[in-house]
Amino acid sequence: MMQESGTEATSNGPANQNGAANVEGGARDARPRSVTTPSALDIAAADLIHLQQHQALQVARQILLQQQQQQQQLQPQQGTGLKSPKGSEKQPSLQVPVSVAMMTPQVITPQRMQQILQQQVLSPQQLQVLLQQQQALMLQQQLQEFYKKQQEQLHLQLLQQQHVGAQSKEQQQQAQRLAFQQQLMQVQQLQQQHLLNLQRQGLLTIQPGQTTLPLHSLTQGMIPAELQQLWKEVTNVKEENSSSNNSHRGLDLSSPQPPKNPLLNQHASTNGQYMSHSLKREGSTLDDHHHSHHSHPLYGHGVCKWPGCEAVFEDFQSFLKHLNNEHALDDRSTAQCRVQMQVVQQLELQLAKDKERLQAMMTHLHVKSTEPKPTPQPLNLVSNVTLSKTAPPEASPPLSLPQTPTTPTAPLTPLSQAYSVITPNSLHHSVGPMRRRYSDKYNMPISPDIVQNKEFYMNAEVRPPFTYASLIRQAILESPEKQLTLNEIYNWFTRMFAYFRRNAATWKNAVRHNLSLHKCFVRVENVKGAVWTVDELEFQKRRPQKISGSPALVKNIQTSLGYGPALSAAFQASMAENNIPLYTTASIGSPTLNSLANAIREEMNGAMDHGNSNGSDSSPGRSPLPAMHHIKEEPLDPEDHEGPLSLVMTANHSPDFGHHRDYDDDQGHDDML
DNA sequence: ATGCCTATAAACATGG
DNA sequence: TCCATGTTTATAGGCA
Repeated sequence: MMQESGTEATSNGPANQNGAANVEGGARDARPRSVTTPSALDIAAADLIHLQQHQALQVARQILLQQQQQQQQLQPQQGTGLKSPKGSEKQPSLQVPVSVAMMTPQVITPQRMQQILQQQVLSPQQLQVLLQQQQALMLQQQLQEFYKKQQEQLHLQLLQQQHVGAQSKEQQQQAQRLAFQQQLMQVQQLQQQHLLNLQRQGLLTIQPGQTTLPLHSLTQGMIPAELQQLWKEVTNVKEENSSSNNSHRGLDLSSPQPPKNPLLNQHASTNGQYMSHSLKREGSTLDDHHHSHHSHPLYGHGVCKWPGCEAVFEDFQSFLKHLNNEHALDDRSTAQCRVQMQVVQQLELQLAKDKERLQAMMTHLHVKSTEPKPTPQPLNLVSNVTLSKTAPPEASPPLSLPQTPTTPTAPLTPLSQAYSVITPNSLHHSVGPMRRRYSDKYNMPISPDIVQNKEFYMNAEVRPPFTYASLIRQAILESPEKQLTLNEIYNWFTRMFAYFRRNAATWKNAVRHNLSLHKCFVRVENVKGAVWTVDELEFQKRRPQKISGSPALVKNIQTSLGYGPALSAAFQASMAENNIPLYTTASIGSPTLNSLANAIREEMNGAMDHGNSNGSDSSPGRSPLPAMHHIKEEPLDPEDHEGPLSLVMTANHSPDFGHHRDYDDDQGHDDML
């Protein structure tokens, strides 16, 4: 009976279990109190960062732990810097046998990653985790560093001006100053964005009433170009000498102008690279809340923050010693730096993407944010916030295919090796049945760039985050006549998703099963035979029933009413984007960004979950739809309901995946009301 | 603990 | 008989 049983050996196997699940479990950390204080941006950011780092690390740790052993057994490879030299002594407290594991991630260079990937020493999931971890760490560190540095620079400049009082240089310096200020702004923006992102993801709790966040003022949305600039600066740090450059080049990480300001030289002993840090802001206005005295970007909470290094130190001095000894300027450190840069870049790209999405969302919803507008690039964070509060319901992005992560076809950036390395293609090994839903929450939605997604799924053997039912419906709805024969449906699957070019027997069986099982799919006898159509009512009905009955529904509703939905939607969207890329790449269940997402999610806890998870329905699996539902359901604004929905659907070519919201709506209303 | 949902697998039916 | 198409049953895992 199995027609094609032979054709495709289901090699998938349970291998691709959701690493996510596991990860999640471990990834819980202390959750920082909600940062609502506007003024304490820095602190909040720092805390968040911390949290994030920890979570990411933990997650990675768990995974790595398991596989490390394997890895070692299979291939005791020590790349350039797979293992950090020190090793044992450190981490009195963090004693996880993971020393190697932990380090590995950080130390891995892009090349290394590739190697590993190819050798499959590490599972895609692991790699992703690593990547993610790195990203988180990097971003944070970078941001902080930049921030501080810039501040320092600014300060220095000012001091110079005052002390030197060189008339001849006045102009130049002023120009410099301006440049610095600009940079500072940029950094601040970046930071804020990051913050917002976190917020949006639920890490930070946004108080319903508190619509205005301090961030707003600053956040203007960074432009990729700006980011790149920043980036460049960072990268060039060493080569550049602040003194020489005028405007842009204010950041000189390597050797700032220690000489200029004697006061700042306290930590001269530290690695040259970070001297500036040590200098830090003397009179800086901002941050500095944490690391009170020995504030060093690489030293926090008594732990060495160097990627992959969690050495614990009693005092700052020993830390400095460690820093100079273990993290001196060598190949390894350099490689690590490089990786981090890449990671940061990736994050920046993601950020840009998110902004774009936000903009699109806002535009779509006609939300007049405080912001500028429509240009894709400059989205505003502010708008985010506002959105969450003001337009919670519609926040949901237009439905379309899930975001494309790193679209295989569209390389994010030249540097993004990490990404490229972890391309879907390289990971598909574990492609198997869709079974595991990593949490529906993760999968979500849909972003405007359907095309990209399409391409992504068309080329990457990544399991699409949608249920069979959703896909079938999509296929049918996409057809001109809204009806397809079984075979046509099959063809759609194979055409649209590389993933379905394998294991035909399995998924075809699933398709048939779904067609028969769900009432929403109606078989119509046709001249040519039989075709399948979609009964939207039924489709929509499905949800309601479930939901209505369950208490969860109530919860959902409640949350949805509040800002919850918006938040969740946004969160989901963002997650989707972030995750998906990685996630997708990593064979279906990999926790790349997911790990982060998980962590965040955990942090967020109920709020998000309730809101988003539409419980049973949408979640079916991985469908992104859920988010939409809630959004729609929300009674907040009439407009929201319909506007977003209709628009969404129609707007995108592939509203398909978005369809869910449709039924959601109905359901929600019916049941709920 | 329970119920619902989805994914899978597979048996079975039917018609060409 | 083979195959495509459908239907149905069973099982398992996730989730609320």
